[in-house]
Amino acid sequence: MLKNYLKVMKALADGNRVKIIKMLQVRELCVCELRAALNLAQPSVSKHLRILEEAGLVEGRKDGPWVNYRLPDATDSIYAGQLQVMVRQWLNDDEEIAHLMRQAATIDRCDISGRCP
Amino acid sequence: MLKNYLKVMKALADGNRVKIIKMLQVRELCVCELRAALNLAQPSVSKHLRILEEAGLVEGRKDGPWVNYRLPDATDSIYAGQLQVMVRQWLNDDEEIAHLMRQAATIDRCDISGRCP
DNA sequence: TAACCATATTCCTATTTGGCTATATGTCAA
DNA sequence: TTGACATATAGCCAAATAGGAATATGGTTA
Repeated sequence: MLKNYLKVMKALADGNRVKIIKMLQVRELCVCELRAALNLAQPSVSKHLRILEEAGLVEGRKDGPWVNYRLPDATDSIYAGQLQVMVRQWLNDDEEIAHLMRQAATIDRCDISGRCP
Repeated sequence: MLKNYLKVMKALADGNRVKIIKMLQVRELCVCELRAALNLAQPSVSKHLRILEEAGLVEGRKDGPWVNYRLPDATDSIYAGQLQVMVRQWLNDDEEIAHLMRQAATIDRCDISGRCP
């Protein structure tokens, strides 16, 4: 109850983690694509994704060597569910967020590294 | 934009601060009443209130020796405004929160200290 | 199978944050 | 006006947290 509320709120109370959510609103992305867009070290992105996943805000599916993260259709946390709806309409006018969302639309894992699907 | 979002989210991502919000949903309270209910040192409560106030989530009015805090009617932050609506329906079933809200209804600054209105 | 890439985990560091004590300021009543 | 109380601020400490380097694991391809 309060514990789950805090887990979800803390997960969303970080700049890089909302950025991840906003990018995933555009489309499913792998860790390496998020890493490139956010300009963070790979373990940092992994850690953020873990926190978001444990809050029920993202989910990861293995796809060959990659793990694709996306926003879940449903979650058992009302906080996660209702906040997803709110966050979808929030921050779209923020310049940096808008840029990241545009990047999310066009970024290609093939351009980032030496491996292609 | 993102900055204001983070200020509001961080303000709400703390157990004692949501508890304050939930108590203020019942009625206006002074610092000493919050302090007594939350069982915190007075400066700790003051600091929490400052954080909430700077996020636009509470507002304080001087009333003689007391400062009464309440939820503002309106705020210029859409995050604060929309989250207030959400938080109002959240956590009501949490046992500890429910207890604090009941306390908020009946607590009297007169019982707490040697000074009465 | 060997080299390479994607991801997760571990461990360390710097920063932030929540809590308290001590103290300053302001209000009220005797 | 002095003493008691309400609140805010400053300063300090311990715990939590974000970040990165090093490393482990597993999949892919040459």
